[in-house]
Amino acid sequence: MFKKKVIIIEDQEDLRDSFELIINGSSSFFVSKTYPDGESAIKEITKSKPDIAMVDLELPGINGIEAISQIKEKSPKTECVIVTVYEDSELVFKGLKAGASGYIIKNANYLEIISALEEITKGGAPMSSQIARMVIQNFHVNPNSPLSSRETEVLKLIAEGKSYTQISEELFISKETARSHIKNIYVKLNVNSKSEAIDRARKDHLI
Amino acid sequence: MFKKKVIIIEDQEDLRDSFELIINGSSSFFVSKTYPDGESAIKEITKSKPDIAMVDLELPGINGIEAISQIKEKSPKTECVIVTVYEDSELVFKGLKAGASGYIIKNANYLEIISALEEITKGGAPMSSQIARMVIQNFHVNPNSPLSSRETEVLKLIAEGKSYTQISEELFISKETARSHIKNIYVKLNVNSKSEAIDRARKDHLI
DNA sequence: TTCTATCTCACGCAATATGGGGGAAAAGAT
DNA sequence: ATCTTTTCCCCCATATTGCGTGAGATAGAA
Repeated sequence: MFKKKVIIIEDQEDLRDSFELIINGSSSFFVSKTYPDGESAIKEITKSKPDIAMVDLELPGINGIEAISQIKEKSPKTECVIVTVYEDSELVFKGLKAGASGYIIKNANYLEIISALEEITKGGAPMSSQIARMVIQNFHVNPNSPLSSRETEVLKLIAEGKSYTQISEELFISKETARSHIKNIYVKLNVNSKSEAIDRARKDHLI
Repeated sequence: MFKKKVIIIEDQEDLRDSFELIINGSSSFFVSKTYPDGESAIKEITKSKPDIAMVDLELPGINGIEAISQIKEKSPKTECVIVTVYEDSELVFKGLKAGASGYIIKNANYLEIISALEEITKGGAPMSSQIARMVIQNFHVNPNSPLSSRETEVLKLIAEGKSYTQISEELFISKETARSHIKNIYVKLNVNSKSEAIDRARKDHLI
């Protein structure tokens, strides 16, 4: 069984070295090369084609998100793991959208790092507890929604870009009823257009 | 330190019993009661207020998704874990939306079950490898999008319910240019309205 | 170099959608 | 008995939409 090829993109030399030591000490992975920035890694990515790239988010030059986008574009089979201290949800989601398959925090210990890499090769998605919870919560619908269930249904259709007429057809109600619901939604959410309503719905997880 | 109160909702008697044994054998959790269906559990939920509910998806009467919705409504602090054989993404996402905080598969072993419960109490979100990967992939943007980057920007704004005018203002282009982009998007996606474009965008993960 | 894709902008047109205002009736919950 | 929810109706002025057609500039690919 072959060892999986790993690259590390990390600007802090000490971290780069310790990750390298840890990974090279494992029986399933080896570090083929480390890079202090995204540009130098991307330049070689089509030739190196690593199985896994561990990417820091705070990088000189292009940031980690952008680096992952380019890695996935040039070498789609390379699985990217974000390694960072940041745990704010915006950054997490941007990273995942860019194509990251996992997300571990920098102070992870030896075992956590190796098991994350193993998780990746098994087709999993390693995430720290907080990250996993963040991702899950992103799915949860706000239980304190001010909207009635019918209004929520209507709001969902608004978020799908449906017109008054389309909404009324899908819910088997008259166009005027759809309009009524929408008016009430606007009042409750304190907005006065579809796009504002969608904004609120997304931000407050109303749908 | 108090043991956390767990309830089990599972129609198969053997599984119910073996989960109960496993959990009662742990030092941090105890099973206060088990239920063969959702209705009987929900009837008592406001009084029992368990810390954790393990819920099967295939239940006689109301299904697990609906059961979770009602549990979270009546006892929001109860953390729900879905326990099932199903692993199709639609069901996973419905469960998460309904308020589940974790998702484990039925053939999980002793350790996996206990560590899932511990993960939950730590504020994490236990998921099997496949589930985690599924959730992560849900974030990934299709790299084979037929749209140009500008068109993708426009499509995002369409999905936010923005009008031609609003889009042109946000992108600092003329209204006519926005219209041009939208026309091209429609041709490429083979649709002819905003709502259809949003449908495609969501289904094909174009945004 | 030629061709293609992309991004930008323009005008006209008919049909539809939108947001605001008003009102009302029935069912159910609290 | 009041409030909420759900259903439905009218009027109105303005904005939006989708379609057709056309075109200039730039940049990259064949």
